[in-house]
Amino acid sequence: MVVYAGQGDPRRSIELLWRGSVVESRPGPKPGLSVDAIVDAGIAVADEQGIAFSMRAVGERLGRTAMALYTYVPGKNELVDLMYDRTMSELPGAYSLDDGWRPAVTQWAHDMWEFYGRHPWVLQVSQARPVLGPHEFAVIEALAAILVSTGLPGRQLRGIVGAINYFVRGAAQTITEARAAGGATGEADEEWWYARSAVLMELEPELDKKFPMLHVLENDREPIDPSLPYLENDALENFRSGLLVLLDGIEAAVAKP
Amino acid sequence: MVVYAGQGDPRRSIELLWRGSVVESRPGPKPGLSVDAIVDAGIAVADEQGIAFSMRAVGERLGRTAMALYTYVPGKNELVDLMYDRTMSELPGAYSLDDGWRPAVTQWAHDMWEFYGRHPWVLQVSQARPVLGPHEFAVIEALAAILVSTGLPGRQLRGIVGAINYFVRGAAQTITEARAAGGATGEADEEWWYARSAVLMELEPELDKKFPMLHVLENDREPIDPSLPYLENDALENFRSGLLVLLDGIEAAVAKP
DNA sequence: CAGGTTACTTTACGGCGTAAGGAGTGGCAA
DNA sequence: TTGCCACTCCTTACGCCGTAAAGTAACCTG
Repeated sequence: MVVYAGQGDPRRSIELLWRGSVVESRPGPKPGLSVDAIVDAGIAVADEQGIAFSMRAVGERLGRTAMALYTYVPGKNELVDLMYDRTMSELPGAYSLDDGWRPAVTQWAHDMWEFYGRHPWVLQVSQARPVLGPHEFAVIEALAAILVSTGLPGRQLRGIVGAINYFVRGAAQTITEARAAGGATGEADEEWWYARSAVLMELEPELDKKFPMLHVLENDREPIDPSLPYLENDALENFRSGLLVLLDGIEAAVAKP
Repeated sequence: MVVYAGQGDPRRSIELLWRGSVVESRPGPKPGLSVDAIVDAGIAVADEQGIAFSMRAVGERLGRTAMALYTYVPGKNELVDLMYDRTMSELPGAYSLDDGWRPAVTQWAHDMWEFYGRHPWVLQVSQARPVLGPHEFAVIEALAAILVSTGLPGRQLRGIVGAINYFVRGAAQTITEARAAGGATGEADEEWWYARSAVLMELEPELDKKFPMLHVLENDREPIDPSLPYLENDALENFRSGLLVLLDGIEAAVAKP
């Protein structure tokens, strides 16, 4: 299932995202934790365990119980919001337009691709949630800044920003899943994939005849980087060639009246 | 969190997906349920509650306990696999190429768009899982059949199929979320959205200055269909204009040497 | 008609997010 | 200096979840 980020109290979430924690002198024991520390711990845990991490696990990493976190953060949904935005701060806020928009968009897309590879759990946060945090804004702003330089109108740019964003996310998700597949069971992704397709071939030997066009799609394969596992090569190739098509589409839109 | 479909025993999953239930005369009480009935009930429950439906809810809809389902289906993951593939049977298996590939791809994309609107939970099943079931194959086969007619090589087609698929999924997810946003609390999506952006404007009044390019992106808006809610109009417009860019990109690839 | 297989139930376990209440800390007003 | 009380953090507990285990009753086959 999906964690819907942005489901908590909007005011509280947005305050946490934009204000940071305001430190005053206050009665009571000195806080041993902080929102920042909790968000960092959450990211570390999620990098290892995925979005299905538990509040207990985050607390444990900080030497506290799960309930201690609730002093700083309203709940798991809000924590995910904060983690989501925090990780995005790893990404550049602007790209050079010296060589035009095309290399800049390409760089943006590759940066996102690698980012998702570092933090696969980000892809498991609902991708349709509204943009909320400052770093998230900055990432989209960076892409928008590149594309505005094409001179296309807002109406078209919105579609293009969406298309690029969805495409990179989707492509990254295939490679993420390829890596994670064996994760739980410890199988390498190759083995896991072959186990499934072997069973499929056994049960449905005429598969190629039933879906001839899919068979055609399988032609013309050669690894980009032979040191990478098969599925990763595949995902990388699809990412690159799909991105080229998208960029050509933008170029066509720019060239038109 | 994400339900990873295809995490169960591969043989059992694939047998259920491709073989259907084999009926023999057997000792013991007559089965009151069937895999089909369970899958249908699961789809109905998921249409209402999303992917976070419970086995208890599915059982209840059939007048049984949750545990009764385990006689027919190995677990929730496998049930989701079956539900996923079953819903895909709603989609056409082939498209007319009389007017060329472009209208056919457009129709495919719109059919998918509406399909996701009917079954939003499908978008919450990990999008990167390997294709497993016959109807899922058929849907991709239909798209592949259209695109093979362009004469492009497999290498490029794989990227294109991926790009279209990711784009449609992503675009559909935004509208799905727009609809679901108020769902839990009963707010209309408009109100929910405005509540959030109002708080954001209050806390960060200089937002437009901080992210000027995003502000540019907001220009040039007019509703496609004024009877639709604001956010749905937005999503629909982005879907259509993004798709045009993608199609232009394919056209450019076809025109090239 | 017995035996064994099957459908389905009840009960239970270990996980989850988090509500409620209690213990101890330490700044500040009296 | 004292005592209040806001504060952090803990323990306990509740109601969910998926599903393992074991029991009950139905039915086909010998």
